[in-house]
Amino acid sequence: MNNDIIVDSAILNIKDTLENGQFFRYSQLGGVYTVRTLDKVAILYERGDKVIIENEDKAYFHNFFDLDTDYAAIKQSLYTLPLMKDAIDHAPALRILRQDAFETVINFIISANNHIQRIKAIIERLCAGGAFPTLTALAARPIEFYRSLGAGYRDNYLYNTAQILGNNHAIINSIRDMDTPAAIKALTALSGVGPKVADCILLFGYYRMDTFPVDTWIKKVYKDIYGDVSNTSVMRSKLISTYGDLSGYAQQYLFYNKRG
DNA sequence: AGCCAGGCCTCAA
DNA sequence: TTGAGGCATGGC
Repeated sequence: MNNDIIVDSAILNIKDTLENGQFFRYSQLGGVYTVRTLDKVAILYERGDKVIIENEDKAYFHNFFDLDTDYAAIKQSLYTLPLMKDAIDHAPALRILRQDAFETVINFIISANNHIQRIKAIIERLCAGGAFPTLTALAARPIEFYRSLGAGYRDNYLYNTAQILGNNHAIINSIRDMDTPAAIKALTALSGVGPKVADCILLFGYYRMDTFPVDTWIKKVYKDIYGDVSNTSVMRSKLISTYGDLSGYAQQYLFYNKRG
């Protein structure tokens, strides 16, 4: 008897779920993926038509990989909406991870105007090969620590946000009880968090599907639908009106399909 | 070599 | 409230 989680590979595709830009703390060697979040580790690989998730916290990773959500129903609802057929067919077993909110705040501050490979490297240095640092630990770090990560001008954002959250640990959880506009307002009060990063935090760190992060790739997608781009907040509103309460899922299918 | 990256901040008007 | 300009770093 062991602690493995075993799911059908038609339900969870490892590569499409981990390498779609929602998550950064993974490594891959010979098709075996190592996932790190908080102080936890999971090993994922395919065996036949199954995916094996070796782990030491079954309940945590069952939730992390969103295994109680019926993606067949979600995909069916989205399938006839603009651009969704190709995007869903490109990654039919992609799932949205239920990530830790604080870790997501830090990671997506780093993500702004950055490349995914470099984002991963910066986060790796932040974690120094071990657990994701706690809020208390980060709040105790001086600015020099953040400069040493090679995060560029984002070092000040990280330092300032660690100070803000360190002085009020309740902020992260209080956002769970807010409606989305209030949550965006609270998040953008943090340093280095603008509208797009706030949407990413809500989608990936709070599993809010009534959000639609608009980045450079989604702007290309928008152009495919409407023929032109416009003001970012206008595009966001139109996209959410198109995809409704499933916007978060739609956004991730579209992002991954466009970026490849 | 120059452009670009899951954009944000500051500062005008 | 909105829009331009600046911005560290590194992959391509």
